[in-house]
Amino acid sequence: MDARRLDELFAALGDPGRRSLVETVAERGSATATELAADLPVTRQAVAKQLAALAAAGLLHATRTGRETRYEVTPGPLEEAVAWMVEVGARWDDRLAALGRSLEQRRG
Amino acid sequence: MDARRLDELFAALGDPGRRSLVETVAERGSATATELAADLPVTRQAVAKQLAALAAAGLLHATRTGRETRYEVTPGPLEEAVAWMVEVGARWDDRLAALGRSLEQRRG
DNA sequence: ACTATACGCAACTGATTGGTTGCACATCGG
DNA sequence: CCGATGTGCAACCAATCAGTTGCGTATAGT
Repeated sequence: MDARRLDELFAALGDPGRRSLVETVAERGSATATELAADLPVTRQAVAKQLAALAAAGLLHATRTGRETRYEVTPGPLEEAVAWMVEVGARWDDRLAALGRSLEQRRG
Repeated sequence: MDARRLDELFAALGDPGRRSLVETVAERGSATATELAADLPVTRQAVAKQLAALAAAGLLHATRTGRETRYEVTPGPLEEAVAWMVEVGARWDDRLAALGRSLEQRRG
């Protein structure tokens, strides 16, 4: 488990605005900075920065086609985060422990 | 699912130092700010602040006995965070989706 | 070719924050 | 009772960051 990736990942999810962006991109399948900014009270550049941070954390990946840069969700990192939480929390919580075993199974 | 709690939770986990504190407290079962600061290159007050943030996020809970304030892990919030990730990521990742169903089962 | 659209980069600003120092208060042990 | 230990609170500092504005560039459509 890469610690730095976890840092970026949790930090990225820590901001309400960024988490909201992830949710919106998730709902729509894909989106551009301009599209997302249209529904928000912030500028396109602000959204673009957040998207860049999310992409750096590995949560999103960008694909530029023509003059558009579309973002999509990359689910992999979420699993890493879940794995970390399970590992830390497993000792105290039976449900999390069980969930951890379930994760192990599906990974193997 | 309380959005504000998620904000605090992810933000708390976003800092490497704080996540490390959670891990250490998890390993030892419980710890005080002074104990934790002894192994770190920062002051006790710095650690105390971080612990306060983690407690505010619900990840830790403090118990003062005499002149000591011991912190322990509260696993509940971790489940909330896992639930959020599963919800957002389930659409793209079969393993996360399966994990979500597993979580639902154990919650019901 | 020209205009409108979509984007990225850079500089600046205000707010947040992680960390420090200093101090006052409570508790334990002699 | 008194010194040592453990905490909490407040002020302060440096760094980071979210957001803005301004500008240059590339692509699409007419």
